[in-house]
Amino acid sequence: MTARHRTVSDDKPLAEGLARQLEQEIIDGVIRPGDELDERRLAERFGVSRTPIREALRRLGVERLIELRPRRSAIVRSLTAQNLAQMFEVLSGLESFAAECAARRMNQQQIEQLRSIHEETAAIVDAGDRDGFDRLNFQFHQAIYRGAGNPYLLEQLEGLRTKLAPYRRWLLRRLDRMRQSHNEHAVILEAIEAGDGARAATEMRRHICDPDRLVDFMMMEQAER
Amino acid sequence: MTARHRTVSDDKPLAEGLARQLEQEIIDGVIRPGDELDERRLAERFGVSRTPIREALRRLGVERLIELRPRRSAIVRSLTAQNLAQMFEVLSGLESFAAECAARRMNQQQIEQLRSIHEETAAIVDAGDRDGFDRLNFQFHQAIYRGAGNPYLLEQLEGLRTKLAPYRRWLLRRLDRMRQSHNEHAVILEAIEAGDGARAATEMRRHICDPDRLVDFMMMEQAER
DNA sequence: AACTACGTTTTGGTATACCAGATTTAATAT
DNA sequence: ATATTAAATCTGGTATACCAAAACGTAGTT
Repeated sequence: MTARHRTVSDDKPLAEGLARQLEQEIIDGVIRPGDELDERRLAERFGVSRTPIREALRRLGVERLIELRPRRSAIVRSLTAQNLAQMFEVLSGLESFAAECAARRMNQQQIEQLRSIHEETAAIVDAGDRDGFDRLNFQFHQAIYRGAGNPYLLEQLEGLRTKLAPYRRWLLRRLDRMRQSHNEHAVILEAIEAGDGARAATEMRRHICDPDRLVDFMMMEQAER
Repeated sequence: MTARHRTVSDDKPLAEGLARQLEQEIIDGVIRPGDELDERRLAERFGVSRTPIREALRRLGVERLIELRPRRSAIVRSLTAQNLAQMFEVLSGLESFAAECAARRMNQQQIEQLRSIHEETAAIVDAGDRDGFDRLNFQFHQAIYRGAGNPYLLEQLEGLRTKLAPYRRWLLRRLDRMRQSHNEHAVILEAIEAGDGARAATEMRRHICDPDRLVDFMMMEQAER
């Protein structure tokens, strides 16, 4: 085939889009754990050359979705319930640490903003607006990240959270945790307002996940299939 | 020049070596924050083509050492004392979390191994063997990572620790903290043996860094120049 | 003299070609 | 029949070439 060069009128790197698409397919199970990702095959399939495919694979490698082996095809990592639970556990560790820092460092204005997000959420919960809740929920957590006053921590958290976002939404829906989540937010907010770092950390960890229960839940899901 | 193709008889990707070399130059200050990293120039300088240079730059981008801008040269990020302190703070958060998990999850055999590493270190400290201390110090922490029973956490920690290793060694030498560090290890070990997660976490955080004092120290260093 | 418009240069994004390590397969010897 | 090895092939690593988007510089206009 005379494979015309793809005119790049987009302002975004091609590789980024490819990475996202592959990511989605991995998450959706179209590409399954253990499957080999052949660069040439993928290039042909997407109608691009190997170069952007390679970049996309590197990104997925960094995100731990695939495993890059020297001189071997990359393979999709097995994303078992256990793996997911482990990632959530790390997230809980970082989030609770952020909450602890935030409790010590947030100024009055930041606290007020956090409270206003929290109070705005109440109406959303009553209305049962799931998308709205997702949005405000994210804002609540992000306000705490920023309040921790550590840009590197913020980066790490946003990265991990983005990676886990699809699973998180799925879990939240299945567990229908909106109301409980909102109540837990209230406790965390209280600890931050009191400047009680230790308690903020503890409550945040409990809020993000009870890893054991999470694993139990996901195991059940797996058994259902 | 007729730039002969580099015969790749190494078993390691070229890009990895390039990344490490550039990393070292950035850390050493040969390449300074704000400097532009032109792919062609670097390729010519190292006598390789642009492709491995690109990969190396991506890696450095992931490591947050440089900033990749679309359609612009990558530039070296400013790595201020504050930045470093922030990374160490995140490290302390993850390490203390690992210590907490380890205290709850390590089995008797793992604890014994940890203790044996600790006791082996005592002689090294007395001998003033800095390299030996670095090695055993790493083993001590790694034993805790593994003891946390969360492979993802282990990955994150090893990655972050590797990234910070050059600075850590520098700091340890300047502060001559060997003996104090060893004593702190003793307290952490004790907490783990007692299964006291909270205390293990607290002591570990204190051990990794007192961020404020760390910043103070690095600010002084900067002022010296 | 200052500002705009256009052309040149620089530089990253992508495509294609080639090389070498790794795997597989087949042939040969025991 | 099995084991060992050598050839074929598959696949990632690297080199080179081309394109388009910025950045830069210059000329022309007001």
